[in-house]
Amino acid sequence: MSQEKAVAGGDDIVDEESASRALSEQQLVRRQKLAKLQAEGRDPFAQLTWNHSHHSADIKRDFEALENKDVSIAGRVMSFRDIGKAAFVDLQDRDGRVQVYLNAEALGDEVYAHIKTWDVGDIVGVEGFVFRTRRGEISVHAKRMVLLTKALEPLPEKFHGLKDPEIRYRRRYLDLVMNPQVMDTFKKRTLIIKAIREYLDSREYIEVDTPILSTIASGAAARPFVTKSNALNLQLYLRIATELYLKRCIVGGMERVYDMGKNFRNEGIDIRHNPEFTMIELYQAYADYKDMMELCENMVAYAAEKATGSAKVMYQGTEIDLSPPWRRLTMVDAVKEYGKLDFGAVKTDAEAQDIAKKHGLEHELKKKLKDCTKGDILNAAFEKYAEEHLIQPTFIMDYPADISPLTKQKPGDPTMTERFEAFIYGRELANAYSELNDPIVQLERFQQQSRERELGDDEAYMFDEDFISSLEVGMPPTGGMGIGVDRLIMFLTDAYSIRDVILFPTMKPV
RNA sequence: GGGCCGUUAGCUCAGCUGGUAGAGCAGCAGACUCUUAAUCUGCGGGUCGCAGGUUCGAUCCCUGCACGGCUCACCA
Repeated sequence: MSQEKAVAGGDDIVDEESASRALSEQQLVRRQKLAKLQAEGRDPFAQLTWNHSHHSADIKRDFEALENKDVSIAGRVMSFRDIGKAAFVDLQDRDGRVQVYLNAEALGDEVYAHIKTWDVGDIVGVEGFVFRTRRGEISVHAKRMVLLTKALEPLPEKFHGLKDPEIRYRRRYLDLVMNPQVMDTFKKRTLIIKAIREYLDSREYIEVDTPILSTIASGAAARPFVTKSNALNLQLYLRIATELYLKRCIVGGMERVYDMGKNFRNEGIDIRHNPEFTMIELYQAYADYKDMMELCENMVAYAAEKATGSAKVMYQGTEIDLSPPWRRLTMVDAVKEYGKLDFGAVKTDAEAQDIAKKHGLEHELKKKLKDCTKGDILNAAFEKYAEEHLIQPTFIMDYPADISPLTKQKPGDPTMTERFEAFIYGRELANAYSELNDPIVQLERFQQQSRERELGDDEAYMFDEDFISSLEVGMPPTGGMGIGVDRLIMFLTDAYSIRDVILFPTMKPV
């Protein structure tokens, strides 16, 4: 093989590996180059540190001040233009790219010859002075260049990049290297999460960690993941919500708490659902759902400004204005407006069932029609007629009590609750209540959920006896809210799929 | 779970109702001291996702499977 003649040494190692791993020609060439470097005592994997003084963005931003001054940079070789006794290298670091200029005169012929063992994808350190090329490109003229890590696999194509979604999600490191907008999205993700913490911390919220493992997965309607403790010989669930633990913190007197972290729901996977996802739940004593509405719109607008510089964002070609105040609409009014149905005039479940039949709502309902309450049917009508129209941020207020087992009833109407959901682009973003703190009513609601579980609804809320006990100790009137953090990040980064805002989304093994 | 689509070189993609595959980038050899999708000359690189079937012959047609994408359903 001609490459073996061209690059001496290390053939035994290469042959052994190729037998077990079926290396491509390009992988073999790079291993041979590595073996040569190691044989010469220049093993890139023996490098320990590199002191770098600047990142690529610093050099471009502060060019005036840095011109002709020495800098030390490091990064990945993204392209290599060898023109004989000189070469241009595009070096990529955390912030972007900067060009490096190498020539034999500055480096010496012997050192310059080392570039024969460099490839696109390698990680190098460069020391040199900052200058502008004749074509105007801000560059670093290398006086010293050290191979810090050898890439044994070639990078995807430099012009078209990496497109295959399967490789992008499975091998996110390649996606991050090749697609700058991916790096940008995940930097924004950090800014958004930081902004949320800042916003709450500055309002005297305490951030707490509640259990992920527990014997009861309650606080939401969802199927949990099941696991097992060897030490306790006990079946445990991964949490589906943090609600019941955070309310215990309120009972204990913390007054304002939140938990931002992963929840796990053993359900379908699509562009809006990943089995593990980030959720923030927050609870504020002596507040109600109207206070939560104000908190929601202000906090989201704050996060948007911190991450994107504006409260107006473009999402999939539509401008979304997150500036408060957001539109407020009751569920009954939303169904009246978009579905031309007046549930305010409906008195009985039977009347509602007639409407459901007339409007073909059976498909939207989980239960048999005769078991459906007016509340179930109102919710179905809302989902069918109204939800998709809620493009600009909208609070839908006052949900039926039947579908809100942890929520305080509306004064004067026990069939409805003080609950809202925030919708943007037709999708739910937040869910909030005036929290139910009456232990006797809460017990009845749990008992109702247990009956539904016995009837086969394995998403009905699990009964949590200690939570009832905590309410018996006394929870002050409290407003609480949950926000799907990944979904918020989707809006603020214009991401089509939730997989584009989760670094390592859940995938089947190949 | 249903439907549609995809899987060909390291990457991005071609491949004609069937005759065992091409391009660009990347790689290798050579030339070139201001290039930037560098350029020029030459060369190598394939289990056509996997398993069956039809056929003289399958990347191509059929069946099944795997993985992925979109979508509907389920689901916050």
